[in-house]
Amino acid sequence: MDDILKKLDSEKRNRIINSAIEEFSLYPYNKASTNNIVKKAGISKGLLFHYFGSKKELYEYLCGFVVKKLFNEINDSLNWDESDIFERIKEIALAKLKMSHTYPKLFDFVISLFKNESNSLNVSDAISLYEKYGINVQEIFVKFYSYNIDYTLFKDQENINVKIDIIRWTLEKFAEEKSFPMMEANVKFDYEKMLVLMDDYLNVLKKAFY
Amino acid sequence: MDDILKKLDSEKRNRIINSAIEEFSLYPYNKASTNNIVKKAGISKGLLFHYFGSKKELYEYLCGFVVKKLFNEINDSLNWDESDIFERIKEIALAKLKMSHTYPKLFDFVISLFKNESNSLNVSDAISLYEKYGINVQEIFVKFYSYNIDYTLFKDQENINVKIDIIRWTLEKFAEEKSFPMMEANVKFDYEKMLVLMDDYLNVLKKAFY
DNA sequence: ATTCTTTCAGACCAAACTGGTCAATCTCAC
DNA sequence: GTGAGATTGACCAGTTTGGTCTGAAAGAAT
Repeated sequence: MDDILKKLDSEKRNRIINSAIEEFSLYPYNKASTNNIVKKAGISKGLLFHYFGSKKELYEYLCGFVVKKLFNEINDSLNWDESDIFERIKEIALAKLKMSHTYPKLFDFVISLFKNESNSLNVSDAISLYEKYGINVQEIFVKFYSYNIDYTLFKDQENINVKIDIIRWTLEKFAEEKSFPMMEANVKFDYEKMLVLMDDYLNVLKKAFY
Repeated sequence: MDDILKKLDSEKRNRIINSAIEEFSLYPYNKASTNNIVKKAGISKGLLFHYFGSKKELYEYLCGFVVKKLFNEINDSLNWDESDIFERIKEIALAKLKMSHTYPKLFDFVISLFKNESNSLNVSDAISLYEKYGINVQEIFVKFYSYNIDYTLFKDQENINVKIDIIRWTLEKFAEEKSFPMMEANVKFDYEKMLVLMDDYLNVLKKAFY
């Protein structure tokens, strides 16, 4: 299927992908509508099925695309020499933000993949799909958050995992509550302002833990 | 409509309500199916429409019920003499947990009300609905998190709001990531164990901020 | 035992929507 | 113009939708 997809104009392909990602992140597999997808993408019904064959194939293509994109993007944009966990987590948060600028709903979709065990294709299908693409999610997450990190920077070695959870959660909730509203308002969105706001939170935690 | 609802056997009414809450928290208004609701509740189609008239009326009843229930429950279970923000936030988290034991999906539903602007009934409808029930969400939240709270307990008065966000977010993420899995596993779920785990996080933050 | 009333079931309905097809167009290099 | 590939959208049969309605069941009262 990939070969025939190559021929598709890339701008149009991205339109379809984004539309499909949005639909599938909004609704579980069997409630997601191919009619909505083509409508949102501004293409005809026939075109979608010409390139993707069936709803299921589209969904599976999307899973692969999305997971590869997410992990590669983060993986490439991280500075692996950085040993400060605060900087690492900040870089991860920024990479997510940057990506959600070109693929707005990509992250929502990935999250929905891990949540809706019941309504997406069944779990074992999903997992073997990740295996098919050679991606071990668990392992990659551990790498993101711990590779080359210097834990001796913490002033107190007790409960390190608790502290890391707190830092990670703070950044995640910050992204949810504070930055998403900003992103919807204006298309070109203000990284600088975002960073300043984010640093308020990081500095408080740094002062507390380092 | 309330008068006719009174006549309905309360056990059966709760079955219907829980079933409807689950369906509406799983899917936005127009994808939620009354067929699923009656199936899950183990009643006939006719009964649902006999008591609730239409899908829309059911949905609106549910909104009122859920919001009232949520805020009243938290409101009543809080110790308003408590001036320690950590204790306050902990009490709120516990009240939520306790409630989701009798109305498992109630909280999910409330959250979906605030998220899915696009697909539930439109926002202004929803807001006027809260106004209809005499509930100002914003105001109540402020009260929950700040009434009678003693901010001088913080060792450093700077960035207090940032710190409160961090405490609140930590408890919320804790509930998402750590306690929901526990609750699904066994019906009777272990408050004691939950508290001990939760205290790990609270103590780290307390040591940092107080 | 009979009648009356209320509670409930589920077959039924038209309308909308589903994933998918396909003959007909449209586009564009030659 | 001609041929080939890209694209359309009316169309299909099947399912699902919110909602209705007839009448069975269950009491209650006589």
